[in-house]
Amino acid sequence: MTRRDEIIKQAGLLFSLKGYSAVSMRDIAKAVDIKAASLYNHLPSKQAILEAIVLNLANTFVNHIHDVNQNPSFSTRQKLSEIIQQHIDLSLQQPESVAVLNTEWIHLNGEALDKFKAKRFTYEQELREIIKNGIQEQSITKRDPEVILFSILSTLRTLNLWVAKRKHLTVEDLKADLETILLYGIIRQNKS
Amino acid sequence: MTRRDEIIKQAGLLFSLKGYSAVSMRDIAKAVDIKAASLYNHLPSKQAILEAIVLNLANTFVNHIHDVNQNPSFSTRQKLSEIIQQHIDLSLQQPESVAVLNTEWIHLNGEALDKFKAKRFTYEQELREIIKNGIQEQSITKRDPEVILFSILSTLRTLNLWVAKRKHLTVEDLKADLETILLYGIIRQNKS
DNA sequence: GTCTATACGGCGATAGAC
DNA sequence: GTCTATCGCCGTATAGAC
Repeated sequence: MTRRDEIIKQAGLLFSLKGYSAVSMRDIAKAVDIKAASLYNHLPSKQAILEAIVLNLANTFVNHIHDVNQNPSFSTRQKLSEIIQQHIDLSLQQPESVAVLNTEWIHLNGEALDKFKAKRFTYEQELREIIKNGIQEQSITKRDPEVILFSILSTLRTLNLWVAKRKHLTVEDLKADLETILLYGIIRQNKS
Repeated sequence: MTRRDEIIKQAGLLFSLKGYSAVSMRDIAKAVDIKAASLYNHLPSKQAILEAIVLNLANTFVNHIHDVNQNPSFSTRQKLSEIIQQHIDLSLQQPESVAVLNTEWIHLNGEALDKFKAKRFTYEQELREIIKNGIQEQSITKRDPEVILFSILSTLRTLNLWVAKRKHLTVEDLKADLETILLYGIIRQNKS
């Protein structure tokens, strides 16, 4: 891990804990045990740190959903399963980056902000397409696609806030339960 | 609406757009068309504004779920329905306050932070109880209660980010679709 | 590549005139 | 109740020695 990577990692942790604006370059410097001025030998600005974190992870998400959606051997059901798995994995492996992606992107400016918004839109488009296809082929219930899209996405995007606490469950059990809940709901049908 | 209320309202809007730390007292003053120093005739500090927004709305949520949970004429299913309705209503009526409650509470300090955390815990406890009762009486599927709790809560808590865009749906249709999706899932069962 | 020193502006908050 | 003026501090970032 290069010095630059170390700085970005520590900054991400601080951003996720206190928010971008509340973290100073002096805070970040202290976390990697150098002086604030020295940070500028590795990065041009505080903004650049945020951009690296947000755009990097946004790319990971977009690339993955694109691959999943393009794979002709996956059913709608399998595509959704893959997407859920990806969110769980990343929320467990890099919860700080996920937190920053979710809530600190507002502090991006100019070109980086545009890039982020484009990525986010692309991601939502891919998932929207999967859902609409599912409705058409009657594997998904005929409800408003936007409500389905954001209902699921809301849960997946905020996994980072609580999955770490799930100590009593294995990752496999967590995945199984979450998938069941998201796809089949929570009400136990007692049809005769 | 008193001057104090006006200040809090405008501050809430700014906090929801840029985040607490990125909004200055000068920004808030400009929004209500006075000078920053004049704000202190109505409020003791910037912190106090955040406290007013967060604790007020947290109380609204907690009081409501407590009433719902205590009402003996409600089934588990009806309780969940009431809670979903409450989240939709508040997300539509005061989306800025909901946004601040969701994401800016980290910037509370001392006693106010403790109060908020206690309220949030109480809210989650009430919902947890409803879910556990539902599982026991077999109206809710036997899955991990924590996964059910946070899966639903994640969607409800982030309604404010997208419900305003749902121009093509009436509130009633939105509620019906969201309830179906959360409670019965999205997969269309084709049992024979 | 890290340091010290520093520039320059904005921050929350207060004092006191009107 | 709003204003002007101001305090002391901290923000990002740069210059230049080592």
